[in-house]
Parts: sequence; C-alpha cells; structure tokens
Amino acid sequence: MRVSREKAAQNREQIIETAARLLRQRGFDGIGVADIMKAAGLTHGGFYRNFASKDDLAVKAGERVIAETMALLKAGLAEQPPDPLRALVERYVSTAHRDNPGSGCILPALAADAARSDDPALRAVFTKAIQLYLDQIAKLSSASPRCTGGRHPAAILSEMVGAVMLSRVIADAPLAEALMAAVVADIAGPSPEKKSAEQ
Amino acid sequence: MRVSREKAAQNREQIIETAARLLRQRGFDGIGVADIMKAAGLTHGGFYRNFASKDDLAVKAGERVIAETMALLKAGLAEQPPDPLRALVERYVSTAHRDNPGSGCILPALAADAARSDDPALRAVFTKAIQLYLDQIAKLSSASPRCTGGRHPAAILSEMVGAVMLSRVIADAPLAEALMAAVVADIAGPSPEKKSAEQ
DNA sequence: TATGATAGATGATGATCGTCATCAATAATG
DNA sequence: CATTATTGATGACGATCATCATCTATCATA
Repeated sequence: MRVSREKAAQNREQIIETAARLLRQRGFDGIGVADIMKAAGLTHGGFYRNFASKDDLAVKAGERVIAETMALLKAGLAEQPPDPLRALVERYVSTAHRDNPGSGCILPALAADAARSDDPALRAVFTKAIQLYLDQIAKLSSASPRCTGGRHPAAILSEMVGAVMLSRVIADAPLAEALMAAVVADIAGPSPEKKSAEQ
Repeated sequence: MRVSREKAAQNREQIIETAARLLRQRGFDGIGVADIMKAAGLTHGGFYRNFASKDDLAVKAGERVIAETMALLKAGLAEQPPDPLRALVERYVSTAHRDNPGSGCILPALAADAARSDDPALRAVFTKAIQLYLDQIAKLSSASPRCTGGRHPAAILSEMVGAVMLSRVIADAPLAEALMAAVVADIAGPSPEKKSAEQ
C-alpha cells in the first residue's frame, strides 16, 4: 500500500517519536521492533525501509530526544529568575521526572544500556548529550547566585542523573523522596520558598 | 548424572557467581539462562532445579553482590586513614571500576534495568543496596576531615553512581577522565598527595 | 490517462529466549 | 549390598527476536 510522500515522512517521524518513548520506558532490549511499529500504528514490515537496523533507530531516537531536551532547556529555563540552576534541578530531580521516563532525560533511562553497546554511533549520541548538559549547567551555574559553590558541572550532572536513576529503583517511597530532596538541597541549597510549615 | 551433595552446592554457588558477573556486564536482558549456565560450566538443563526463574537468580545474584560489596567496604575502607571517604570515592570513581562492571557496584550497572522490573523482590534488593551504601557513607563521612561539608549521604551516593555510569558511556576518553576527576575532587576535595607534577 | 516508483502489509527466515518434562547416573541411606 | 533420592544432561516447547523477500496498492510523473 503506497502512501503519500507527506504521509510517509509523517509515519517515519511517528516511528522515531514512539521509539524514543518506548526505549526510555522499557530499555533497549525491553522493546522489539514489531512492538514499536505497532505502537506507531504500522506493521513491522516497512521498518527496514526507514532504518538500517534497530540500532540505527535507537541512534535516531536518541538524537530526537537530545534535540527536544535542549529545546526545552533553552526555552524554559534559561530565563527563569532568580535562580535558573535551581529551576533546572527542581524540575530534573522530581517525582514527575522519576515517574515518566518515557518523556524524560535519556541519561538515567538509557545510559547504562548504551554503555553496554559497542555501536560507536550510539555511544556518540550519549557523549553528545552529556556534553550539551555540561554546557548548559555551566551556563546556568554562572548565572545563578552563590549556591553552587563553584562546583564543576560534571559533578552536578552526575549527581542529578544518579539521583533520578536511584529514585526509580527504590521501592521505599519515603526513602526515594528523601533522596531526591537531599539532592535538590545539596545542589541548589535549602529551599528559599517555604521557610515555615516544616515542623 | 547425580553428583555429590557438596559438589551440587558448589555448582549452585558457581551459577550465582557467574550470573552476578555476567548480569552486571551485559544487563538483565543481555544474557540468557543458557549462556549463564554454560559460563558456569554446566548445561542449561539443571537450572530450574536450583532457581525458580531467571528473576529469582537475579535476586540471588544481587544479594551476593551486595554481601561481597559490604564485606569489601567494611574490611578495606573503614580503617583507611586519614580520610576513609576519600579512599572510598577514589576507588569507586576510577577507571578500574569503570572498565570492570562485572566485578563492580551493582548500582551503576543494573539499577536502570531493575527500575524497569516489576518484581518486588528485585526492587527490594536494590533498595537494600542503596540503604547499605547510605549507611556506610554516613559512617565514613563523619569519620572524615571537613572536606564533605556536611553533605547528605544521598547526595554523595547519587554523584558517585551517576559518575561511574556516565563515564562508562562516554566515548571520548579525556572527557570521561575529566568527569571522574571532577567528581572525586568535588566529593573529597583537591588531592592532598600530589601538589607538584601537575601540568 | 498511462506508467513507473515506492510505502507498507504479509509472511517467513533462522536464532534465541525462558521454561519444563524426561531420564540416566550416581550419591546418600537403609 | 540394595534401595531410594536427586543432580544435571538431553531435548523440546511455544514465544519472541531482528531481519528481509515478496507483493500490492497507490502516489507521483509524464
């Protein structure tokens, strides 16, 4: 069944978007090509006309996630007064992010999977993602008040990524909440908003 | 083929040890039951006499890793003067640990996989691992000089785990080294050993 | 309108997956 | 020594995996 050129491109986008979500939710080995295609509203047949392999799709999906993440970062956080780094950390280390890996950062969701891959293109995607995050953190950090203590962006990124990944595996809800709260306070300092109502 | 009771227990230990290594190296979905058994020197037949399922083996292997890790921590680091926390961080955030996930910490290797599991027993293993690490860090932190700045153990653990995971995926060697160095310095302060021979 | 190009559905490939029934061989037990 | 219990090897189960050949229906083009 042939389809209009426009519709074909749209289908391809749909495959990438769906893969970006499902791969983050279930891991690289946790979701198959056929299921991705079905979730995208297609059959598995046309897959290899669009992508050279499942690895290739993972690379394309990763690049898509990075582009969306960076757009989100630059649009929503850079001009967030008075403390853009705090805004980033509070959004990143949060229950909303923890509970929605499918729309979240690629690093706590898939970096461990990617580290086991020997595909140079896939490793390159994650390397680029890390570099972009480091750049953004450096920028936000310098524009923030003196609560970061001049910490290296790599330290802040590692802490944020580790916190989200650990919070996702912790079965004890209060412990997960405590870990996230401790990390937010550690990076951005004690919350300036609520001074009272803290028993 | 029946085998002595002693040999059977020994075989079971071998399966758990092998699984602990291979699961950390290749991920939960990256290694199969048959391959684990083969690596342990057995055929896949006797597997389900020893374990209820692959998940069950993963739980047993996780508990084994935790026990070994804690033994290592308490034996090798607690009495490491003058700065036990620095000793821990330097050993944890290192190229040796990065390059040998099969004998390393379970958290950067498998926490992301476990977070996607719905097996309560498996989640419990990782929760316990995190709690034990937090306890150890709290203990070492209080016994260390004033270089931690009173940071919460959850912040330190998140940073260490994130750093190892990220360093494993980074394809750019100097960037990975820089990230690890930044994190070690961030947690333990600038290295007191080598004051010269830098640049 | 006629023709060629192609997106995508259908279906099959061989491999691998977790799981289990069966059985031979031998250790443990009397 | 005879009996029983049990380890682990053999082999198969159906499901799922990534990948691809084929075909068909339709868009794009002349």
